[in-house]
Amino acid sequence: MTTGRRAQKMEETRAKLIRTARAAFAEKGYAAASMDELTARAGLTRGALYHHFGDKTGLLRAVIDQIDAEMVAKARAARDRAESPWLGFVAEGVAYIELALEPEIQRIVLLDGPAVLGDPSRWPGQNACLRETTETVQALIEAGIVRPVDAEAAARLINGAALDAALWVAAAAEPRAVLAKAIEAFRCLASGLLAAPPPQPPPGDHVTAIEN
Amino acid sequence: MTTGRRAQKMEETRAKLIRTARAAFAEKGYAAASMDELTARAGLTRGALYHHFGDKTGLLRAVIDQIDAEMVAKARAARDRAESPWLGFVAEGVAYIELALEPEIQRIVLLDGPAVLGDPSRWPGQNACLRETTETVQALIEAGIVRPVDAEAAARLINGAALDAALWVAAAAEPRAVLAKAIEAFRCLASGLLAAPPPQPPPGDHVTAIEN
DNA sequence: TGATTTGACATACGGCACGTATGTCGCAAT
DNA sequence: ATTGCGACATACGTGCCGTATGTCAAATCA
Repeated sequence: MTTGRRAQKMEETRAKLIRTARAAFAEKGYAAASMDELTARAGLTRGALYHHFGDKTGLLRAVIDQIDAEMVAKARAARDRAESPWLGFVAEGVAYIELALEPEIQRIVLLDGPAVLGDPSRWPGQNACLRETTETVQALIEAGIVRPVDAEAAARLINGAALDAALWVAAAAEPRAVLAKAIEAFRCLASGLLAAPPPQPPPGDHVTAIEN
Repeated sequence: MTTGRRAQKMEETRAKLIRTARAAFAEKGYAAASMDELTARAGLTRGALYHHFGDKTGLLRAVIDQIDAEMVAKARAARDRAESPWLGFVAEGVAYIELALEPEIQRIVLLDGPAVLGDPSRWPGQNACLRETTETVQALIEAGIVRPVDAEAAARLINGAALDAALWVAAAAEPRAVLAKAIEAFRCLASGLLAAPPPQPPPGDHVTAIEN
């Protein structure tokens, strides 16, 4: 079963459209991205677009699905590299902050996505990032590491804080320095979820682990 | 100096446009709101609009400024009603969550605003909500109540978490129940900023203070 | 193998909405 | 009283989205 020459070429044009849309949405923004120009740049016409994705929002959905999957993979990798479940959770949050520094993710997933498609937790099939964090939190609660709050609520808050922080960092004049501040503040906030509070470092003892 | 009949009528049309836009943006969304229909509903034409606000985004800016001011006033009132500086800070955050339940604020300030105008911290003259929170955090740090993190970073994270939580609550099937979970999780997170951790309630001891 | 059908994609069309350029009318200052 | 300015209306061009229709190659089948 060789997938058929027909279906293969079709997948190719789908991928080409998504790839082109990803670039166009990222640099122009969703609203300002023209479907005529977008499809022409992909060597196609609007006919192909409406055939495969229904309308403009369908294409945005497809693009976001793809990016979302990539984000989950990277965040999970960061979590699994950590030395304890709790540090893995924190690393996951920090990974989201750093991921959201990419203009592509900022513009498409954080700004235009919610505005066009509505609340991310309602995106059908996806919002994989949120589910990933929710499961992590749930496991930490069951292990007695995190206080018994609602896992989904904690995940939403953590994700919201991380992504909003990234928005702030990216718009800052000195992204590197601001990123360090954001990560430090994020660690503080996250520690509020711990069942047994960590030892408090004395004032002025700044955390300097910025690199991955 | 009686402000002149001229200027008075002009202020009146400005206000009428902003009021109508606020309603239209809230129910249709920014992109789907037609300026023709919007101005007609206000008893005017697009000429008035472009004379006063330059373009469509200018009108959005004016609307957001107005809402932002109202939000700050309410959050500050909630803070000042509290019995201690720390509880005031928490009350401010909870107030943001509850404020963001209004569809008007959701749609205009949280969804369309960032998508059209970019990062809120760059909105000229405003983002009064963020500044308010930043100053509150700074005062708490100087009083030794909050750990010495970057005040602006903490404010961004707290605000992002609160507003994102509200987005989640509003989209939920059971807003009342979900709101309680969100507020409880928010209190946990916020406690991570404390210099001296609060006493940990035993598991199952749920906070029930939902009403203002 | 040749006819037929299916479906991926292109082309053509209508309509809406934004921004600008131009016109008009009333208030205010001299 | 005249003149100038500013608030707002009207008219126009342009771009873009969604749909309806057409076309041609590939898969199916007799």
